[in-house]
Amino acid sequence: MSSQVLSTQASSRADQAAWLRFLRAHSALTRQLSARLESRHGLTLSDYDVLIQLYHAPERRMRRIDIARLVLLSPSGITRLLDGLERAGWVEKVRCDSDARVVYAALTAAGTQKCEEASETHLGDLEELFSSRFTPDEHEALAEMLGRLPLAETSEACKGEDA
Amino acid sequence: MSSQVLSTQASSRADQAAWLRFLRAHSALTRQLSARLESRHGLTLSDYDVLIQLYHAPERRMRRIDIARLVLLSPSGITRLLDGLERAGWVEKVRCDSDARVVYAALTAAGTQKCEEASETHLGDLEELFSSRFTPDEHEALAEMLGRLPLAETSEACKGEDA
DNA sequence: CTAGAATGCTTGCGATGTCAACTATATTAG
DNA sequence: CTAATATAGTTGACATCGCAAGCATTCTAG
Repeated sequence: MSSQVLSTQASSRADQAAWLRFLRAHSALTRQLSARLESRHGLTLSDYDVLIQLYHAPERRMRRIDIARLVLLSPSGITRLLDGLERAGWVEKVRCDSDARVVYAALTAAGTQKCEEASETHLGDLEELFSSRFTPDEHEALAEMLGRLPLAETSEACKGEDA
Repeated sequence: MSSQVLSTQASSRADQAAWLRFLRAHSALTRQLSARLESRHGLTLSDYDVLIQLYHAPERRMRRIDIARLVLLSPSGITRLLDGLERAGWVEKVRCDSDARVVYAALTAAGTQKCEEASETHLGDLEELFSSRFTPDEHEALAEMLGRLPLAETSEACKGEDA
């Protein structure tokens, strides 16, 4: 049998190298950023992510489903994450008058403050662990390249097949 | 109170933009790659990652702790992941003669084959979802930049503080 | 108005992964 | 040799998250 599939296929090893670095970098960075956020503010990286999105949203509130899509969590994941933020008093549920199905997640005053506090150290951590490793040009190029990657399901290309 | 912390601090929004794209891209890519790997081969992305590492290791075996460090999983995570691969018959435990503490994880013949099979579709998926979005030069530049990011604990910069 | 489909959200369950604690072996200091 | 420490690995308790299923509400056809 072929025992060389993994290195004879066009560009396979090189492709994997970049991708594997991507995976490693993500794992290492999220672990460290999470640890710091956790110890200093009691926040998960996902918590922070959601708080930031709310912070920048009009009226500092969003439909739960929209948060989910934005931070790429499942609807159930958002429900549970927001449960925690609500218990902590940083976010509250707000009913929607025009559509009884939707429940807004709204940043409270405490949540707004928390978000600003957390940002102060988190942005520094981010700078140290991420941004400072690149020149401004590189940084911009990196952001642009990352922006080309798929964000959601193309969905067609992987369903019906079973080769 | 300051309600502008998040946008007045030097470069904060821009930094976050790149980082947030990184997070989103990771989430979307791993989800799609995992789904395909799962449906076509019954493998997790982590499973595949470990199999590949073993595949390329001398004698196709490694100490469990070394796998853990390589793929950035915790030791317990590796134990559990390898449990699954062992149950599937793709990996087996091999005692180490010179040190009774260590147990090698060794790729079986079935595991080697599985790995090659999975690679064939996975490399295609990777190409489609990742590599094809970049020119070879960009691809190389991306890999190089990702390689600059921290891989493990610097550990000093985040312990003793509590500002 | 009513039936059926679509949408927003939540819940049960399982999978994955971490941390702390523990066992066993190896190494080092006295 | 013995005690103290470090290392490899496993296990139990727990957190996070996705999927499938379910409920309520809204929209769309007839």
